[in-house]
Amino acid sequence: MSIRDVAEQVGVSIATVSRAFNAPDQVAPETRRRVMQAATQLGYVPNSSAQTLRRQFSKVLGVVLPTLLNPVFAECLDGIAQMAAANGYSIVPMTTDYQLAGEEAAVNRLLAYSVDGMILVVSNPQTSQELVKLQARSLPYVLLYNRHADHPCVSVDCEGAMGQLIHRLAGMGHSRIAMVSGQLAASDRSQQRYRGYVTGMRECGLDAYDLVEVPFMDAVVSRLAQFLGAARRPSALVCSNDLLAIRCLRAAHVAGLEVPRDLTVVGFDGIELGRDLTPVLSTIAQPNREIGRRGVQLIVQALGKGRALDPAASLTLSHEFHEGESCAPAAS
Amino acid sequence: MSIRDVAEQVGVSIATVSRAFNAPDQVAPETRRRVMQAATQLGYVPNSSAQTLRRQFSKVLGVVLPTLLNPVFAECLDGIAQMAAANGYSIVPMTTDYQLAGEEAAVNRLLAYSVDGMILVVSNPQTSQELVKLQARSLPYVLLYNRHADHPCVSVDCEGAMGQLIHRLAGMGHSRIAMVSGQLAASDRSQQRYRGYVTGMRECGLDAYDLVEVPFMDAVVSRLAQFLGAARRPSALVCSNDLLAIRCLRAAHVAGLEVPRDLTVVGFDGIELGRDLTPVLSTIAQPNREIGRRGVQLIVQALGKGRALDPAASLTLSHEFHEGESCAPAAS
DNA sequence: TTGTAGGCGTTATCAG
DNA sequence: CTGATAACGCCTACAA
Repeated sequence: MSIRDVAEQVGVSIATVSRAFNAPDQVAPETRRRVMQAATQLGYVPNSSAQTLRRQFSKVLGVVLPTLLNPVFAECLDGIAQMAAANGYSIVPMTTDYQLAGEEAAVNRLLAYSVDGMILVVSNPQTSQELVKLQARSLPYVLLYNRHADHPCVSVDCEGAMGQLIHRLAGMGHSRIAMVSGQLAASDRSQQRYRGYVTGMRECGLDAYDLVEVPFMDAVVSRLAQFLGAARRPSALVCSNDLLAIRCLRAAHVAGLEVPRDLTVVGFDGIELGRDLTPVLSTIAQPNREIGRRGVQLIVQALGKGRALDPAASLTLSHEFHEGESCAPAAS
Repeated sequence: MSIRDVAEQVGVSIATVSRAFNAPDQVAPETRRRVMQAATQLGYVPNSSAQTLRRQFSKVLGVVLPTLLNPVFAECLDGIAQMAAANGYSIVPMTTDYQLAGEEAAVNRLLAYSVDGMILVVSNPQTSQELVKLQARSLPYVLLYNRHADHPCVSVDCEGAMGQLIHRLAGMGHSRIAMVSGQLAASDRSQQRYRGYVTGMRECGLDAYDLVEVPFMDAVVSRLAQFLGAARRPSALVCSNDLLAIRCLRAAHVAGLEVPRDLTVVGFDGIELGRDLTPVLSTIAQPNREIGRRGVQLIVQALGKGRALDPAASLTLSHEFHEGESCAPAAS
């Protein structure tokens, strides 16, 4: 079912068929009509491997994300898909499961696919070998959520945001504020948020708790419930992401605490689901779809001009504190 | 950065380079070593467009899903990804947003990519033009969640499951049981679940409510809260999916009802998040990852033998009622 | 307006 | 064990 079959069926050369698709105005209306008809009748679809080989671009953008099980990334991908479609690009999303090996596999596969550009969320921009690989080929790429001076990034100032949050909670009378995060090593975002926590606590003259690091999502509730049952438990929990915050809500319940009366819980990300929970999840909301859209925009724009993308093109989008219902002044 | 560059660098023919990758034992150990070294040094990655063109397969499976914003599909995709990787296949997921146009676009694009097989969740297998397109090419495909006698499917008997659920609720003393669903036309699953509801109600000698159809996720909570505030409100709500059920939980709260004391809510899907909510979401759980895995297995197996996939190969996996905490006997 | 032909990067066949 | 070469399906000068 190649261009040949169509050409034969219509009784024209393959060049004419090709033109009917790619330069319709260069072919006689009647011929074009017959070509298109034969094409639909035969179910002909131009083979994009052949196209990519011949043209030297694919109109495909690769997307590398940690996981789609976290709605943050699903929402972001939604934004990416929108903006990509609007610009005539397809996307090929790949998932790393927060593994370095996954990042390498994804990037390599995407390179093999001859994607025109790449949008990625990596675990550590600083040390990522994949990024140098992209640079070496001067393949346009942009990082999402990650923040690093040497790479083009679209992100939110999460360190600052977390600092502000601590100030806000302190202002509400909280002094025993603990932070919960996933595996710190797997995400520079978590690290930045943690830094913001530490800094914020210091600025407020409060003692920072040891970070509560919960590597595996499954054991997390019991682990947290135990923490909340201990003496000198915190009066507020800030979480490095919303999914974790939701688990904290559950853990509080398991530990016999009522949110927000006995415990304030604040997440980070602003996933849509959080707005429909009870209590409505308080969170530092990032514009996830917008992050995706702007990432695509940058790439498309770089593709339009020459090559590569300047780190100076990085964007810091603004976050927003969603008050929610899981947040209240400290009991006095 | 093609095979030529590597060949040149090493001083061998491109054939040898190709062999070093595809038939390592047909090339002298020393030569192979040099080739591989040059390859990594130059950052050479075999171009899969060229490979796909030359071989007549791509080792890629296309995946067509309604959305990734619903964790059901994200979890399923996770299973697909696992099993695909285990069998040496890549996947290219595409999203339709529950639109027919989206299904067509996705299928066409995947065909253009020369995927070896396709795994899809469509809105209506009965009338889908895309499926006949696949059949016409005898491209192996399998439907997930959909159920239809003429197509190979991996699914759960959701009509039966919903019927059982009604019986169970009736057994708990509920008689005013209403059903909530998204846009019915967009999903044969919802239709089947609704049929199960109607049948179940009839069997139990109960009056079925008019279906509460909430097309748009955003207005859903207020819409539902209003419904729950009306006279002769139901004592139990069964939902066509978990995401909706979560909104029902919220709506109940907004309407001043306490779950499960004043209202029982049961979802459908068994998304993982439901287990960490308060109240823990009662639901008819489907083995989402397993559905994905088995779908891939069927395709791979079909690919192994000749072609196509017999509808008789369809699998009905078993569901499981998760009791949760959002479910209680009717107040008497 | 249409046709011819070269080549995109690979693999596989056939010689050597 | 290695090399030369013909496709794979398509696009695009260049001719006609």
